[in-house]
Amino acid sequence: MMSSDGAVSALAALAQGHRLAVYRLLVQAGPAGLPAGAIAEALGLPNSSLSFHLGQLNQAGLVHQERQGRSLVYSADYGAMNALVGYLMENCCRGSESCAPAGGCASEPASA
Amino acid sequence: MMSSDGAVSALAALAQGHRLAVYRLLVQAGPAGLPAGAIAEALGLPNSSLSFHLGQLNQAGLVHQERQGRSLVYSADYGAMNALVGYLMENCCRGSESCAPAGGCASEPASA
DNA sequence: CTAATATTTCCAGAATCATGGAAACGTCGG
DNA sequence: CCGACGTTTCCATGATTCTGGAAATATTAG
Repeated sequence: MMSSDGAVSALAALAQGHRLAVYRLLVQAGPAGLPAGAIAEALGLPNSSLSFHLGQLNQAGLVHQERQGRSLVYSADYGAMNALVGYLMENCCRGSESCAPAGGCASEPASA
Repeated sequence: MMSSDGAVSALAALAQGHRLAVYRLLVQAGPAGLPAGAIAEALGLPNSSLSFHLGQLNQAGLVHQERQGRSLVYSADYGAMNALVGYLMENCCRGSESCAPAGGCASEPASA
């Protein structure tokens, strides 16, 4: 269940050019995700800047963080996006025809 | 076709508590929309503040503005939301199974 | 034309956010 | 233990955003 504050956090996290690029990159990378270094190189961002933005996305619940050896691997949380869109479109048009809840990607391919 | 800047504008427009509330109200109001005054009353916002936020939503293309007599009636643009979600999920998981483009609400009930 | 209604624009102060270099932190190999 | 690697935290500066009262701008009625 998405709260207003949660939705604002998620939207604010995406409402920034670099973070939007990071998120889209992770969406396209799929469940395996990408290590921070690969993201920094792909987007040409300084490490400190990227770390700040990844932190924002993580705190908003849009991405997950997992350590693999020396690397921190980030991956998109598709379920969070689906919840966000569901919140935005909640009770769309007071439930009239041609208003269906949006479904994006499978929430979690293998785990939980 | 949604650009990165357009997506950032739309997300930034929604990434604010009052504006998110306004937008959801308009989504639920349906294509008929609501006059600014009704929105101000429903959300308890000062006129100048609401006008500022409506301007942001309008400039981001998320809502339409139409004069009806003395009132300015605002309505949600469902097509813009669909385009935004499409942009966010573009090429999701590199096109593997269980990744479908999200469809939200009908774009435009009667006009254009 | 004047008054009343509906909404926007103007403005300045307060609060929040983004940036990137340098230093600190966890992790691995020898 | 030590050096190298990958990433985060710290910090100050500059830029952007939000707020709401008062004045200005449309629109309609008499």
